Amino acid sequence: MESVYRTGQREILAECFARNKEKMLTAADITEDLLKNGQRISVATIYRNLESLEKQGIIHKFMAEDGKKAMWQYVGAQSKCTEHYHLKCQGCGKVIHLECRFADDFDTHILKEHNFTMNREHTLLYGICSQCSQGV
Amino acid sequence: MESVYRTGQREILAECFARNKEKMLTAADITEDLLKNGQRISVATIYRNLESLEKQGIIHKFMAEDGKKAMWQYVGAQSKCTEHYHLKCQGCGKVIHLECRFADDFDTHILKEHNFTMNREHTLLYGICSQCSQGV
DNA sequence: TTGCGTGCAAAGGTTTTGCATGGCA
DNA sequence: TGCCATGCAAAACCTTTGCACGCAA
Repeated sequence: MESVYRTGQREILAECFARNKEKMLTAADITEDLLKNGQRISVATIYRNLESLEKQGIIHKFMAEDGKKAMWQYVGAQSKCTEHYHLKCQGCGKVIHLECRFADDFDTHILKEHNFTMNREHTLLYGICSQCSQGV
Repeated sequence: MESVYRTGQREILAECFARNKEKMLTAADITEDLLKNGQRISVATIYRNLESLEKQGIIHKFMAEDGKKAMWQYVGAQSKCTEHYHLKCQGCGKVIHLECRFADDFDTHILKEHNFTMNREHTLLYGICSQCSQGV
């Protein structure tokens, strides 16, 4: 028919995350970002490739609140994303990969004193980054 | 018609949370729990009352992963639920209201050293409780 | 009668899936 | 030719909304 079939959509997606290194992106964010770059990938392909990129450790996935909604959100992975905590700014959406000794101590304390083994991979810490708190 | 109209569904809902003090409940969980008790509330009413109960501080709401899905989940509130962290066991769904000095120190550290102001109200810490980790 | 909580059903929004097709090897 | 990624469209799923009705005051 009239469909324009293209390969390499996965690479286009990876480039999108490279452009938005620090941000958490929803599927809608990605669509929008691609449009700005004159690119278009069908929603189905976006979700399928997100899953694939996640399995390869290229991106990291969270269920995240975004205003009053909640959606899957994705962020370009750094090394050891399954091992450190992530902070998400509720103001600008920026993600901080938290490399922090204090977090280790915190987890240890929670384990010893509260009998709970933390799972950093799935945990997303919400708050406000310095830029956004100054902006107010 | 044949519809059986009942008032006080909000109280039935509150009782449901009282029965499941420690657990995070999805709308589906609530429906199921009510059925076990021979009660039935329409989905619309459940959601509307959940919103109302949340505004009154009777329950506390999180967007939470549940297996591969992500859904709004609710837990009976304790005092100061907006002020402490919550731990959710990924094994049994139990929620721990974390009253912990170490958490205060952690937040302080994150603020001073990483310029990030934590938001405990929206943050949900995932992990495994002691019972579930022994069970494995 | 009035106001409000409720049920039903439809709508909304996000994510997933089925299917046919295009591109690449 | 054969395999796999992709687009389209429909389905699936959770949540919200519109509307009419029943109950209480």
